[in-house]
Amino acid sequence: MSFSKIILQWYSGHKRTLPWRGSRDPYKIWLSEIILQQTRVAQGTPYYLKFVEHFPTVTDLAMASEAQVLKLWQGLGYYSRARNLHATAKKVAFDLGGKFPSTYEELMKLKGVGDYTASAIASICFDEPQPVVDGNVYRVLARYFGIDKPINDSKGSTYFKRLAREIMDVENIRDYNQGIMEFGAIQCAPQNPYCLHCPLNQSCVALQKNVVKELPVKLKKTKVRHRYFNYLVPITKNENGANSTLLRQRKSKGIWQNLWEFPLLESEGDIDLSQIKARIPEVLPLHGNSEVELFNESPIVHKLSHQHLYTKFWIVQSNTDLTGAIPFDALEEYAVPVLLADFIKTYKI
DNA sequence: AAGCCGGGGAG
DNA sequence: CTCCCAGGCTT
Repeated sequence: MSFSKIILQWYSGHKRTLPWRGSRDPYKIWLSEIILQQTRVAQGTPYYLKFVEHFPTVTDLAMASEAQVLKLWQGLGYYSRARNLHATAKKVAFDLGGKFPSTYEELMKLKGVGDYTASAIASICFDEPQPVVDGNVYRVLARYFGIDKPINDSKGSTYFKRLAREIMDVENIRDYNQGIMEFGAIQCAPQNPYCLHCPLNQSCVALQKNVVKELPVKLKKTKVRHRYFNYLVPITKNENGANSTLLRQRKSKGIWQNLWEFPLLESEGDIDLSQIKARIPEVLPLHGNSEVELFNESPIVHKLSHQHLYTKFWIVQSNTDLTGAIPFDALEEYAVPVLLADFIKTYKI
């Protein structure tokens, strides 16, 4: 039996039931694919369910504010996905009459939709024979065909895309694409694949050469940048006597764009109370009496894929009337990074 | 072509 | 700890 037929047969017996699986609604498939970019199914599924509940159609999503979308996206990471999701929803709802493009070529023009996602939507919703090549497919192809080309340079990705196109099942592209991804996720797993019990083990080149563990080949790892964040957490009473604080929206490029955070002092290294006091005026217009206290003695290390954030939270009690102060209870309305959400949860206890 | 962009789970 | 996840965008 051919490679694709084995994949199809395996898929028919092993596919998981997932909330979006079975649907041909391009809105739901698009939504699930954006959520699942670089994200495990287990992590993304609750977000998919939330989004579908809040926004049953692309027009519902388009009519929401970006703030609402980011808030629902909070904790999932790669926040440009949420911004692009909202921009594309508006385009589809308001410029394209609520109707998604139905071809790979047109889908590729949407923000946040690249080769993989366009192929997935085109094949799953419209039966267009476009092969998907995601992390799972790279792994399955690299092992089965014994290819040691790096998967993450331009030549490698072109090579694998061409190979994927040659072996795809054009007549069953919808199930085949989902099948090879599912096969990679469950059977041909990154670590400790159970090759003894694999339906492809008679013809898998990597297994025959005993190099399953070495494939796929991936170039270099990202260098980690170390940063020192000092969040100033203003505490003041507002006119109603409620404890209030201050948030700023990150507008610059870089991490967490358009999310909210406390006034931030970034430093070259770990700094102490006197250095903090000297720099407070850079971000907080305090007058009158104030008192600064360190919340966490040792920095909280928040790890992103390529940045380690050594973070201290400084509580700044003040009788200054801060313009734009937010009642502490209203913090939950704002989309904040997990680093801040964890602090807020701890501090409120 | 290389760098940037999150957070979490598995081993 | 390391690896990597239904990738895409920017420079």
